[in-house]
Amino acid sequence: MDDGVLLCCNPAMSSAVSEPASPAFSPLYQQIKALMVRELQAGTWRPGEAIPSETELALRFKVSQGTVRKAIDELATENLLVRRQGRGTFVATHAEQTTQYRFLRLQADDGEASGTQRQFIDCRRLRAPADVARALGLRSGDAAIQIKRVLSLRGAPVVFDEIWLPAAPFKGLTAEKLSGYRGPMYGLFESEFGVRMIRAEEKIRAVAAEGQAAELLAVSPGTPLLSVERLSLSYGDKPVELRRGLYNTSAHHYRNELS
Amino acid sequence: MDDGVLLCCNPAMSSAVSEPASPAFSPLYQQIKALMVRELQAGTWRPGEAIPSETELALRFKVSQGTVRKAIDELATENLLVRRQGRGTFVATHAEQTTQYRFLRLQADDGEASGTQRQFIDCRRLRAPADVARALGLRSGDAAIQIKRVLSLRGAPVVFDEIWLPAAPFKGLTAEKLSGYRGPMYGLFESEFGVRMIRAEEKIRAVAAEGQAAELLAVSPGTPLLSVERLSLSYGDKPVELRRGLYNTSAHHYRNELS
DNA sequence: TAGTGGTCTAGACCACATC
DNA sequence: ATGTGGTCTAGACCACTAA
Repeated sequence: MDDGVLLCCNPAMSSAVSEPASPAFSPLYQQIKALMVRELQAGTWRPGEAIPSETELALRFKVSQGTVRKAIDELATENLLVRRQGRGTFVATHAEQTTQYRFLRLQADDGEASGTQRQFIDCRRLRAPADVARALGLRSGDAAIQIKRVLSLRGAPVVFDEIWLPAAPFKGLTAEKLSGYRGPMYGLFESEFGVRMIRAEEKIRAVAAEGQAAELLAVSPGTPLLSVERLSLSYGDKPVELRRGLYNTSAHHYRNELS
Repeated sequence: MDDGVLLCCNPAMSSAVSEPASPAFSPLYQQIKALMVRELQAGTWRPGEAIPSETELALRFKVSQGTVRKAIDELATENLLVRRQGRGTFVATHAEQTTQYRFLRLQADDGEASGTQRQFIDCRRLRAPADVARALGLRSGDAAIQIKRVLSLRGAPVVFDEIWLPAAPFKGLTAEKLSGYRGPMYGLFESEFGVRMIRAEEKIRAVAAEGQAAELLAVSPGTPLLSVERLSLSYGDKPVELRRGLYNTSAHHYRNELS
């Protein structure tokens, strides 16, 4: 694994202070952070595994432990890393019980936990429609994978998702793999394709149920549904998934915290 | 203003380490943080004003500057304080241009900024219904203020809000004060009543337009609307506002970031 | 017992805003 | 020139986990 040499190529001094008067000054810990993101992005540090200890990283990068610490602090608040006192610092993963369904904000009105069941309706390779291509940063006409599925809570269908993925990084994804995998879909993407969702932006609307969605959610056409359009991003804010969800909110709600 | 004496009453040592083996151990910076929240809550430090410098606080609390710094860091990420390099640290406020509409997540689909207009429909003092009383932590039958208003963006009505406030802390709130005030409503609450919204929880649903809401938003009954139920909290997670908003999302959407 | 992250200190220097 | 927050260091000790 490469070490401090990289840092010397950066606009930081060998061991102490940063340069005096520079345009685009960047603190040391930000540079360390960027180096660490590279390790994550390259897959040198894999999801669920521990990264080197703070003291070892300090030695490797030739900075003090406090500086490494500040870099890790930020990566932890961005949910790229997880600190565990006494054990070490780990690469965040979607494949854990504790982090399961990190992105699904739906909650039962009565607060009860609910067993989730998935049913895959469809999984096919298509040419990306113009709007999907634009969102995913593809050229129009590029291949994409379309997945349709239903989530049921306590046996009743509540969520209908239409998911679009760029075909290239997800080569080999099939309906069988999807239904065979235990755990959240993002866990599969992570372990099978090395694609890691780290952030997402959602646009939420109220729409009227119609067509296939009304059928699958077992509601009359015209019933108000929550429309959740999610763009999932990987490292460097690279878009890797467009998901259009329709939620039946008659007994559930989307929960959000403002601060 | 009281000083370090308070700290000595806490389970922290006079100047250095914390106690060796204690149940419910709390780091020094957390204790400092709690003391600072008290100053905010008591109104000693007022919205928009600067708090004492890090070095002065370190002297007052008899801890190192780094410890004060960590306490301020957390209060800043919780949006209670705002740091401004070279100027000082300030108490967060809703009455600023930069922070205006901090809690309104609605955005035009085309991304254009939109002039917002308010129209107050109603403002009356009532007995709180059971559900409102429960949410606000009142006894059922306690007095509450009900406000109804419409927000228009580019001249078209988009949001219908029904707002419930506990009557006691908002004694003297009238429709005239509401319509006379420039700037966000939370700014008025802050300056006029000393009530500061610092956090909120929202439950979002899709519902069908009906009655007064349909009229005021100029849509046919049955049109899907976004229902946003917001519980606003003050210091110590004390609930101080229940707001039920109906959003017409035909040309706007609710924007959310997941991470 | 050893190793990890978590806290705390003291001091140096830098970047930024204001006067 | 002064004062503020921002960065960086070096070292001490504490709390937690696992072997």
